[in-house]
Amino acid sequence: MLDIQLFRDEPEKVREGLAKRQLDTAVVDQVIEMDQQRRELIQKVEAMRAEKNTSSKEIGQIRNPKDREQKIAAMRILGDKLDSAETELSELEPKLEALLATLPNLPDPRVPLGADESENVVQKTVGDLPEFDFEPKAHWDLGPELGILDFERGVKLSGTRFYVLNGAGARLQRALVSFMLDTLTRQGYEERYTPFMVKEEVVYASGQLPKFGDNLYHDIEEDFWWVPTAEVPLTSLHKDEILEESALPISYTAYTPCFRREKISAGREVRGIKRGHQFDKVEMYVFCRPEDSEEQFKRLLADGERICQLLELPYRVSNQCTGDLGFAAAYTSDIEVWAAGCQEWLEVSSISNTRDFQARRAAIRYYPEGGKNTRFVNTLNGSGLGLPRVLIAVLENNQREDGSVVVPEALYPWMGGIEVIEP
RNA sequence: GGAGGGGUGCCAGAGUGGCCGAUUGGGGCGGUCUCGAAAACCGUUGUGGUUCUUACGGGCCACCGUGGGUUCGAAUCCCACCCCCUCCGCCA
Repeated sequence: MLDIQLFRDEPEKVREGLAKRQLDTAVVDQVIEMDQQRRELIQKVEAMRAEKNTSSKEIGQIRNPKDREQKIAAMRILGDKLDSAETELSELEPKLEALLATLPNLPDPRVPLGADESENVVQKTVGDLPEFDFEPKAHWDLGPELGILDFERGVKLSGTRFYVLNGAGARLQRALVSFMLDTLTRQGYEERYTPFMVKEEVVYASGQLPKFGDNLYHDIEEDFWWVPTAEVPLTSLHKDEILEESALPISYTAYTPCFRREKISAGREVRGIKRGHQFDKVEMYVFCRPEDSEEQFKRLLADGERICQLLELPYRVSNQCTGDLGFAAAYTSDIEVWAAGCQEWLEVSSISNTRDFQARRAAIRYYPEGGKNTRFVNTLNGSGLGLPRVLIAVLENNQREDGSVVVPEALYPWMGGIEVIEP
């Protein structure tokens, strides 16, 4: 949620930010107009309420029944006026709220301009791309040949874009999750295991609702929403709380499955397990003071990169352009790992600073020490990392000519003695 | 799912129509006392909105689980919902 104060004080800044996201800036005037109306109504309503309060107190004191009746009659008339003004206000406020809720965060000035992800700007590439003296296979061939990836049975159970991992494949995935959680925990992130189904207000708080409901699975009977990312429950962990400044920054890591309808991309990238309706992810999440969020962003990025390094995966970091930038983010960097079989950079992490955008929606504040007013915290999120894609890269990059795959050393503690996956 | 009990400020816990934004106790913070600490004593201690010739300041309004209703007036009465506890049922 954008700060309404920003519309009052610096409407140009808001227009500029929205324009960068290819949005119609007419909403800015609409918001300002509604805000103006709202404040006028509030003044009207509160003046009447003040009068009502004092009169009601007086009525309590009046002994003379005639005077009393007279006063009460007058109050009935005022009450009716108040009612209609209150109704007007109670209709306007949700409208203003709803309008604001549809507006994305303003992009940081440093975010490169661009229409879509093809215009993201690569910052650096780390690690050498693996070379082979044979033709490396893509995971959709490698996996089934190893017997660890079963597309047919996934489809049998749930339809297209679902698969089953077998034996060492399932174990490898589990090892990756454990490895990431343990590595991040050592870096100072506290692990959380959260619900995978949450209330509507929780999905709203992190920004997926109201605009992106069509990418979410929703149980209508119980009004449960299936989490599309751990970012959703982690944001609301401190919803409606006032935190101690001394407790900040608070850093969490969490494993969750993620559920997405992916209707938009229905025809794209169907091959393999790169994109599905269900996938696993380990997430990093930080609540911090506004003045620390820049530094925390760097930390998240470094910790995401570290996972790639430990797994010996070549990766590159790029800055998302305005056209690719997520709804809640002020700026975002992506980490992509190289997958030697499908010959592609796979996005395995998006690290975002949402500043106070989510904190406003979720009402997460803190007391600055010595200060007397609460402030909104800043929140940041990033994958650390997204699962099936890391699995793809590990399999494809570490394959040998005989079709076997060498497990990265970093995963040994969780692989139960499996160092090579063989057909 | 069934029966019963309950949701009040940081915590405990009063309050059954106007004197309640809320008694009291604890905690926190500031102070007195002390070499220092404890004890004792004094003071203070929520959030949000809005407004005022922008103030470490003042006014007004709202908030006693949530949303409606009754009333000149609701923490207090009525309705619906949510959550928690106990017992029964079911289960991992």
